[in-house]
Amino acid sequence: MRAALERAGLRYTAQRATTFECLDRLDCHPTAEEVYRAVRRRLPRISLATVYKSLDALVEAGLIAKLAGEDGRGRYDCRGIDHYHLRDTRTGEVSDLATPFDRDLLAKLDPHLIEELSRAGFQVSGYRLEVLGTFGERAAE
Amino acid sequence: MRAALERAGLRYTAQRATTFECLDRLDCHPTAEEVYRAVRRRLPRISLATVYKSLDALVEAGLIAKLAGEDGRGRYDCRGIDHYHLRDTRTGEVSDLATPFDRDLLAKLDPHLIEELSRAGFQVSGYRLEVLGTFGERAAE
DNA sequence: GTCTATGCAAACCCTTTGCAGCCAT
DNA sequence: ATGGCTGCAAAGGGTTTGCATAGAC
Repeated sequence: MRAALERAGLRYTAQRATTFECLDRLDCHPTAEEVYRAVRRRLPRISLATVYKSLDALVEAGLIAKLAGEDGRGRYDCRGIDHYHLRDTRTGEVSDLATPFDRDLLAKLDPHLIEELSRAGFQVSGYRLEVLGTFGERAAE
Repeated sequence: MRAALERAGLRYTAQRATTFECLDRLDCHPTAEEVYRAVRRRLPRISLATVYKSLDALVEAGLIAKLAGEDGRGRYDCRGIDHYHLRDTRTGEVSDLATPFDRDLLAKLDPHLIEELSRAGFQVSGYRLEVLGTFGERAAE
């Protein structure tokens, strides 16, 4: 854990390491508040501000990713490898899909898309796909 | 314009109509603040709260859509038909892609995905795809 | 020892709410 | 006439910031 932080150019602190670990173990995509609650079980004196600062540092270092919340709250993702998300449009909760990530999907949508965007001055760095819907709703029958 | 509101079951007011029209004419995906500035040119006495309420009503009625902002601010989309988005990860700005929307993309990623999710209790209502990157960066050469 | 990270509280920003008066129906 | 909408200002919720102290290197 220490090594991961240092490799990323971050100074090691218990707060950062624990924040990273907790995010890694929570299999969901928690809000900062939820990470805070998890971390506090191990570091009861940590402050919410420190969790925010640690998450920022981890995002900055590329170790985790931040997702835009439908509801204005950010959510954090441990970002092992690229993957698709499932978003419950009622609760804002996000989970991962097992479906393999297709690195060439944009090219399949339009073979010239990336090239055309580049010509327009837009440098493509990737894409994000979310499946939208709701849990717990009985399907219309 | 009046007809569009009434068809959607909304009472007609100058504030709602103007908000809708301004959003329609701004070709970007503005924040509430940006819509407010545009609307105020025509209705100088409108309040920001009313713009928020009008946007909410229009979203509720399905005439426009709200997008989660990377930066916590919501953005609004006039939602003619489904389409893909281009998001500048530095500025948070969002624009539309001309690429035709593929209604069956999820099935192409995994033919059983929707069925499997449904079995797991998740009712799929659609999906969202954003191309990520930055404007104004010279391509690495 | 130096320089960065932490913790606390206050500040911040976007968004929502409460309410009296106005306006569409 | 009446019920929903507006505008104002104040509250709300999530996130960020300033600063003194603690801790990593």
